[in-house]
Amino acid sequence: MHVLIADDHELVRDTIAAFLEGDGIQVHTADDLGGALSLIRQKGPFDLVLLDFDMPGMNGLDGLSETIEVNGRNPVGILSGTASRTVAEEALEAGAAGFLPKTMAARSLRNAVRFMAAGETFAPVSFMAQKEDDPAHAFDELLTDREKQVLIGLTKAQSNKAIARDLDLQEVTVKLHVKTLSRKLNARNRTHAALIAKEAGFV
Amino acid sequence: MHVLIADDHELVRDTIAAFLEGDGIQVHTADDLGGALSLIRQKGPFDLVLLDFDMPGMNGLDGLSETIEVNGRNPVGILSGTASRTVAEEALEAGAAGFLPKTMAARSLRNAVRFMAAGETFAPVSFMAQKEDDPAHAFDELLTDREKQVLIGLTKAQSNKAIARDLDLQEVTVKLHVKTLSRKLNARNRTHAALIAKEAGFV
DNA sequence: AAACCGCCTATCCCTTCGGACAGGGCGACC
DNA sequence: GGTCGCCCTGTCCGAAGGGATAGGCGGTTT
Repeated sequence: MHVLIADDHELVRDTIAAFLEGDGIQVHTADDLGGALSLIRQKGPFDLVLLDFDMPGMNGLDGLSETIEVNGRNPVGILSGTASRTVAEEALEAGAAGFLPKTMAARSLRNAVRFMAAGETFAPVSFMAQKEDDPAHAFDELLTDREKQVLIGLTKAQSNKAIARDLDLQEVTVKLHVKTLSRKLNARNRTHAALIAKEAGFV
Repeated sequence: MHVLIADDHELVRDTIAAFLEGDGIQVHTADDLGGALSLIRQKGPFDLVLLDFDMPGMNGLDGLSETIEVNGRNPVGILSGTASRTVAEEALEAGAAGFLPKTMAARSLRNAVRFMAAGETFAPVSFMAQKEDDPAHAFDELLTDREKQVLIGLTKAQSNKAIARDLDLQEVTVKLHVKTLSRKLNARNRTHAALIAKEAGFV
């Protein structure tokens, strides 16, 4: 079996390579996307290609799509130490054969590689079960404290009056916040704002 | 490596056993939960136990918990041909080392077994990505066709007027449906109804 | 000091919701 | 034929939502 590992961190690259070689797998390595693509074109399609998500030339998931094409639609997996669950999902949707966080145990990695080479899709259950956190963070920057408090009330389908009571405000003030936060979220009305918040995992 | 497979379908049991034995894995088999537990007590803990979810004696996930105890907390995986994603999630939550649908390719199964024996949790991504269908079905019985159409409008945060236009109804009629469906869903208002629908996977 | 921002309050006005009450049409079932 | 469930429509009214405009207060920035 021939596997190509592309990662700009030499330590990571060589550790993984050593593990797979100990398993009788032939490993080639590259330190950026360009190098990886050259190797694929030169040494023919690999049974599996692993790409670091944060590597030079990747440009998000564009590098993934390109590599899949060049490698003759053989499995291509994504490797990352930082990416979130959301990124992992997008990668899988974009045709990745799997997603490997660098926190993964080495012995698991061996099996994950076999898995992807066999044509299956792989992602660690524990990783994929993570809750969204990025969108909530986006709200943190976009909305003021009060607006977030009011938004929480909206996600509980509370009336302005009820929200005002809970936050010890006047009803008019709540209406103001509802209006401004709705505008910030591009929401048509309070219901839309609540749905957007729910959708984004802001609970 | 010693693996125990417990399944009341002989064909399934023997097929899996044959595959694993061809891989140099020692396999024992049982055809119900009682037989599996006896074997575990007799032949000591196994590196991995696979239990059929629909096997005699299982009683849902109770058999899983019991087996995990008896096998000295070594990994125990669930095997099923019928169970839904929801069941798979519950199994993993209850401590299962993995979930294997019987539709899985045999070569993948080999790797899944290695995975679980190594202490990792395994579940096929494609299977876990399935949408909920049970809750939507609950709505199907609870709400009339019109009410469901109106509810869809609510989940798009549409006004009564907009919904009426889309469905070619009078606004008053939409209000009627909103009222009745809100009562059926125990919703305080339209926003609450929309959130409930969203939560339940009714999209 | 002036400008600015987030926050709170207020008044005015119009739209939308939500609920009550009162009907009619239609198909299924008994 | 009667009854029931579902669907549609109407009127009336109070409650709630949504928008504009204007101002006060306490901060930080410039």
